[in-house]
Amino acid sequence: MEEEYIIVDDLSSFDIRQILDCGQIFRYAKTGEGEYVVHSRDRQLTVRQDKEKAVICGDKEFARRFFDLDRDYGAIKERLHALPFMAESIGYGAGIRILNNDPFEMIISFIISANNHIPRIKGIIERLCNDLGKDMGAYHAFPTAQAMAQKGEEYYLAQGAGYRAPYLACTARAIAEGAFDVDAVRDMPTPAAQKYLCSLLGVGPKVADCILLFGYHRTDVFPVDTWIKKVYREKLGGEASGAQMRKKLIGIYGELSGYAQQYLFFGKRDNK
DNA sequence: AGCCAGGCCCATT
DNA sequence: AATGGGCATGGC
Repeated sequence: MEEEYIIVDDLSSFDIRQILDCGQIFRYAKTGEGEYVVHSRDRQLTVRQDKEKAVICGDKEFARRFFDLDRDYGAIKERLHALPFMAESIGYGAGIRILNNDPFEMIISFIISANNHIPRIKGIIERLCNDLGKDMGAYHAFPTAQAMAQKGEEYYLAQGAGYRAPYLACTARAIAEGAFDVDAVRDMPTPAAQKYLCSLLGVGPKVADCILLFGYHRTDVFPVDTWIKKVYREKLGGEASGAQMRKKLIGIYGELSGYAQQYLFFGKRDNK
C-alpha cells in the first residue's frame, strides 16, 4: 500500500500532544516519543512530531480536513488575544486545533462522557469499537448506528456505560431508524441544531455543544463542564448556573467561543 | 476510603 | 423557566 503523508513544518499552531489531549477526541494512543495513532470513524492516521515538523501519515485529503489544516489559527489566536482571559491560555495551548471529527462518533462519545472521567470514557469507547466496529486489520472502526442499534441497554451496561446505557441504546436506535437525521444538523442555525440534538436521550446542553463543536465545527457554542465552571468562578467570580455561564461566555467570545473554550479548558485541565 | 468526573433525566415549583 | 435529587462506574 502506498504511504501518503503530509508534512507540517510550521508548528506555531500545531502540537499533536495538545490537539489530542485537549479533550475533544477519545480514540488515540501514544505509541512512542512524539508518536501517536489516531482513529476517526473507519480511518486511521499516524503522527510523528519533533521540534521542527510534524508528519501525518494516512489519506492526505482526509488528514487535511480532519486536522483543520486549511484554517488560519494564527489569525484566530490574534483575534482572541484581545479578549478577556485569553492571553495566558493561548500561550499555554498555542498548538491546539479543533478537529473535524465524525458527527455520529461525537454523539455517542459525548453521551458517554457525561459525568465521567476521560480515561474511563476512552475504555468504554474502545470496548464498543473492538466489539461492534468493523475489523480494519490493525484496528477497529467506530461502530455504525445500525450495529449499535442491534444491542439493548443490558449490553451497554455490561460494557460499563452505567446509567448511560439506555441513552446509548435509545439514541443509536433513533439514528439507525432515521427518526433522527445526523446530516440535517449541518443545515440548521445553531440554536435549532442545539434544540434538535437535545431531543436525543442522553444529550443535554453541554453534550450538544461538544457535538456541534467537534463534529460540525460550529464555533459559536461554549460547552460548559466542571472545568469551565472552575475557570469561570476564578475569572468572573460570583454564583451562576451553567446556562448563565454559557450565555455570558458566548457574549464575550461570540463566533470564536468554541476556540476560546478549548484554550481555557486545556489551560485549566492540563496545566493546573 | 472517599471524592469526583467534559451532565442528564425527571419531578417539582 | 428554573431548581434539585438521583444516578453507575472506576481512576486517583
